Amino acid sequence: MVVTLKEVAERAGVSRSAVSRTYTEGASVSDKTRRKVEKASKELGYSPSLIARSLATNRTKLIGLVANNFQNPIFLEVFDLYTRALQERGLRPLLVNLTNETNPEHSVGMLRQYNVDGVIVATSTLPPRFAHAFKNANMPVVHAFGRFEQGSPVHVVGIDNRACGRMAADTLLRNGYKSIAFLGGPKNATSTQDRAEGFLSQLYSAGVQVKAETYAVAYNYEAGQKAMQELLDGSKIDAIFCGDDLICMGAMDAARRNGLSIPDDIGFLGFNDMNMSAWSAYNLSTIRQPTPDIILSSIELVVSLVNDPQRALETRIFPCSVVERGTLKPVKPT
Amino acid sequence: MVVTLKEVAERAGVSRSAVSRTYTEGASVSDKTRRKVEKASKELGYSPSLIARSLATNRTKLIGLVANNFQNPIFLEVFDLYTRALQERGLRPLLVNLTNETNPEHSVGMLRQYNVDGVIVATSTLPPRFAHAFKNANMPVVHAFGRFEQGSPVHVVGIDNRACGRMAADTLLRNGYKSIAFLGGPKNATSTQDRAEGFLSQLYSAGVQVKAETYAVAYNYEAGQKAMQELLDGSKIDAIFCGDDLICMGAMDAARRNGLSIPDDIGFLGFNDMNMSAWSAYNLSTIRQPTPDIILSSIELVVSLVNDPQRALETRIFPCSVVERGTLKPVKPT
DNA sequence: GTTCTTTTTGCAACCGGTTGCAAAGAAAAT
DNA sequence: ATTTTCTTTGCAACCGGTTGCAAAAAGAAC
Repeated sequence: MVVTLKEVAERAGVSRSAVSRTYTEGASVSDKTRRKVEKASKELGYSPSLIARSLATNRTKLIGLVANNFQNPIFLEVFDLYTRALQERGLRPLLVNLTNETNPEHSVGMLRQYNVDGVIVATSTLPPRFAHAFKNANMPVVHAFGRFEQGSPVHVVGIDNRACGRMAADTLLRNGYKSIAFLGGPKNATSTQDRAEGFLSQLYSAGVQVKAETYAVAYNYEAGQKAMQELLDGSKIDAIFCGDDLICMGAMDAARRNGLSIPDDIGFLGFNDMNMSAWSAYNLSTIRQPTPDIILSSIELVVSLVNDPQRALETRIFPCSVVERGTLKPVKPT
Repeated sequence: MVVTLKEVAERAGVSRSAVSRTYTEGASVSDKTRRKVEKASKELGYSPSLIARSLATNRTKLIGLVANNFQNPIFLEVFDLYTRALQERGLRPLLVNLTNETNPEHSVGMLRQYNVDGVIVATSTLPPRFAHAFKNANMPVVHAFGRFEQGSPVHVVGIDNRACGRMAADTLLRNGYKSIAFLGGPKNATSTQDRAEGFLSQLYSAGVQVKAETYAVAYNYEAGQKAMQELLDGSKIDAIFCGDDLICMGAMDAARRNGLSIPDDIGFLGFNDMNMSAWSAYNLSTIRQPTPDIILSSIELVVSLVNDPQRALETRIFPCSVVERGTLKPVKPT
């Protein structure tokens, strides 16, 4: 049914090695043989089996792409970028959905069976022990959107969430807000923890007491809406920093439902700058995370890791920036 | 480095076949041998290599998941369902992003190299020749969200878009709308064509002349917004059926920007019922497509196709339903 | 035309599993 | 206790490639 190297060899009148070498980068074949092989290949419609090749070379060109949040549209942007960038490099993503998965060993097993060349854990909401588990299984692993910390046991590409939290605080303070609240993502996500820490400590340094501190149970709309409603029931605030745009949208809709007008009655500052944030229904001022940079860099890193597993641990941090749209009152002229 | 079957065999004091059989469904092994093998496996930390296995069995348990719209959040829901459902069956998705890809042969090559067991083309915006190309390459292929038509050359799981178009027309008419417009997705998508045809023909049958018929250039928000703005500049309408919720959201925001209030000045009916459609910022009345049913059924179908490639061509159609929310005026009591 | 280098080629072993077949062993029937 | 039947086991070939090694061929130097 399927054309094999052997048939091509016979047709071309050369050895199997010759055929193999024709399709191996940097192998020694004369132009004459190569032409014979290519002719026979074309006639038979041959294309080498990556499965067989990877059995011999121990390289699959498969990269495990591990995620666990399929509710936040930001991840669609993430998948788009990953799949395309991997494809361009001749690699393929093996998508692993860890929603509701709690056992790291289980996911390691899944990827090891396929002998993936490397793993990219693309989420901040997975406990660090998952990334560790891949590392312990001796797979090159990069934690994209992971935590920035000294002595991280795995390679990390991401942002400095504490610094971003401080940036958020500065932004709200600069715009003259006084009654400020924080609405984070799930409390067990390191990204949430760090954003909260940076934000709250910066407010504190400025002598401003935070009016409310609350956390959504998930990085999604419904959780944001719910948390905001509870917050509004309890306190009077004039601005809020949300740890994620989607949560922020839920929160905005909750505020509007309570008859508040944005940004006159209450200001919102989001996080991520996903495509939807620019929609006119939200027009969200937010802190932009350089997602494409993180993704490309994590791919580049995992690829070099494949070639050099002993490579020194690395943490790559990209800067964030404030995107001003319509959910914060303009800075008062002084 | 990695533990192989041979080492397990030696340690357990049995032949390699015995080990293999222990991990092969339905093979003949005595309890005694099985226990010896399992003990040795555990001690060595063995797990069979799927790569090696698939070389011998010609089954990879890999399913190519082909998509080309990474801008519409509905696809995140689609990926979530696919990845989880495949995982539960011990299969893995190999995600292929065909954004900007125009050459079917190229994508076929990518999947054939990995020897995928089957392919699911999950989009309505890919020209049918892509699905055909997979079929011609002798891969089991199912076109999910594909076109419902007699004599389709590939297996299709989806909805009857014409019937859904008619359903949309009936809904608007029933609610008393008279100046009705249609805003479709990209004109070259079969889903768009069919929804338009059903919708327009049903209006025609009811003696209602459509006020405007226009198409967005893509299944995304910006395209919807732009098309709606142009439409509003040209005609006066009281209701519109959009061929996709995301397009509809763009259209709604365009209408609001023009000072129109929903549903008092203008009614909206969407298509798909994605998660976001329930958000209070939109609260969209829409036609629900039974996405989970389509996904599960397409997986089930591709799996049976793998086991029986000669299986007769099949078209599986699931019914849609109207979801009433807040973007249409309530039916006038008679 | 020899000799020495360098390049190209084929052989054969290997990657880590599966499986048809025949022999060995266990269980059932007589 | 023998024969018959059924189950379990190991051998060896195979899946479709790669690659170290030595021989063959080609090219360079003399």
